[in-house]
Amino acid sequence: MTIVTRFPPSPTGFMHIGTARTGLFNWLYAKHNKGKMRFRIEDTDRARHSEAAVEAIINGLKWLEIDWDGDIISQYACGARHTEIAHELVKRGEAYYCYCTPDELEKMRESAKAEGRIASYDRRWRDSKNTPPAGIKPVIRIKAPLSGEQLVNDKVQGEVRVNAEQLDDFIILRSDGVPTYMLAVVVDDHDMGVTHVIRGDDHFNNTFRQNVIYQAMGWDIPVYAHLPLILGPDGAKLSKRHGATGVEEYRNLGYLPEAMRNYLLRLCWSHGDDEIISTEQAIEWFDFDGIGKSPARFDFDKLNFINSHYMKLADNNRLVDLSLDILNRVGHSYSPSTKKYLFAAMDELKTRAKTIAGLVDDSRIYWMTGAITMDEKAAALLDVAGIAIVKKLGVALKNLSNFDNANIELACKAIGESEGVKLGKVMMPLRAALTGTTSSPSLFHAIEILGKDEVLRRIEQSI
RNA sequence: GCACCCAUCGUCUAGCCCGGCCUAGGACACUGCCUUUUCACGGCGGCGACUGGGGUUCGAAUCCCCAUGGGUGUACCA
Repeated sequence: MTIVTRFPPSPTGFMHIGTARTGLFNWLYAKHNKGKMRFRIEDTDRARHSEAAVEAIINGLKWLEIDWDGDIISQYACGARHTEIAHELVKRGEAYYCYCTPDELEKMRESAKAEGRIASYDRRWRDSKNTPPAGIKPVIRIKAPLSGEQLVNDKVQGEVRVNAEQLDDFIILRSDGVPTYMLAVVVDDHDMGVTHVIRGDDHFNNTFRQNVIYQAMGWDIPVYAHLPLILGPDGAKLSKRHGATGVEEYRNLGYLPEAMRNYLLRLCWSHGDDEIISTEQAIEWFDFDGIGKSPARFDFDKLNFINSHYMKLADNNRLVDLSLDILNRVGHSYSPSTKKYLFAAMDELKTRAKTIAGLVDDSRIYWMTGAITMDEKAAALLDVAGIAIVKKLGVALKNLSNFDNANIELACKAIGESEGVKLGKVMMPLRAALTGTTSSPSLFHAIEILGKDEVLRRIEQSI
């Protein structure tokens, strides 16, 4: 049997980090089992639906380098089939028309709450022989079992039971004829041949309801795996106030997709003590056994660490391109020399930064033009003595014929010796003069990269 | 409220199912030292947890019960 998983996001305008995680796990499980992952957009809520939102999710998946099998299915487009099933269920005696008004329902909800019952609808139309009231468009409700225990055997959560009293005859077709999510999911999953439903734990309670539909239709119930939720750093539901919740934001911040995948995977899944896990290993190792049961908090520090790891491994050309993307986005019109500097300094830059955005920040010392803005510490280094040293360095560098790393180092050390001071006393003022800061990558190398003209220009500027 | 789920360092987790190998392992963060022209990187150390209480057992992080805490669900949303 071919294993078929599915990725069914609802288009809410962006791709939530939790959605991405679910997608990743479905994808890994499918890949691990040489199965397929289908992609379906849960777009039945027309009020909230927009093409841009669909686009955002597709782009998010593509960025994460997660692919899917077959066409993207629109749940909305399958509406006729859902409706057909709803009527079929009525015909089979598994569902019925209900003519309750919203007011009546509200009253039932209140009394149910007062009595501590979870199922609020009192099933008054379930087997009613009453003549339907005129002028009211009915909904279709499914007949949930009246007694007994419902069991869900979940690959992550184990066997979970619930009493039938907890289930009510929920609506499968609205009064306006539009199918509900509960019906649509089941019909689509069945029609798409989905064998494994891997989704967030927030859907767990729905599983009991969905099983009612499967059973009423006599369809095979899929294998379920409910993943623990991702919470914010404070343990509360991950929301906007925690910072970035959308995949797009991480992309813009300069995280690498492979880092994102690795981080998301390790959140609530483990394989012994392994932390850095390549996609190939992830596919090879991924299994339900490794999934934890408790919710995990999102930790930016760890993400940063993993990202910096993958940045060190990343190809320089790619990193340069990503850097230029960020420069473009912030409206910095880069020159060919910017690109040249990035290339030359990339080996060093990528070992320092945690994100591409951070890398771009660090790279400023190479491509900045015009007046040098000094930070406080840098300015303090350029006192009388500091300026004197920098002047001497300027002369020495000007006279240097082989303007490379090694010779620059020799020249600087020579100045230090002739002045009788440690190298730090020489380099720090120079660093201040050249970069306007007190921390930067290796100056010898930076000087070589900048070239004699630019170095002398900056020295001139600063003193 | 009711239902369901969860519970090991600050965080992610290993160990738990199949009790002894656990004076509880790894990673991030924090921190000390080393390296060093600065900041990073890197290397070597340190700090730091079985939520509480009852059982069961010769023995419990591991099994059972209760409490507490956290999460989710409870729509003609998905």
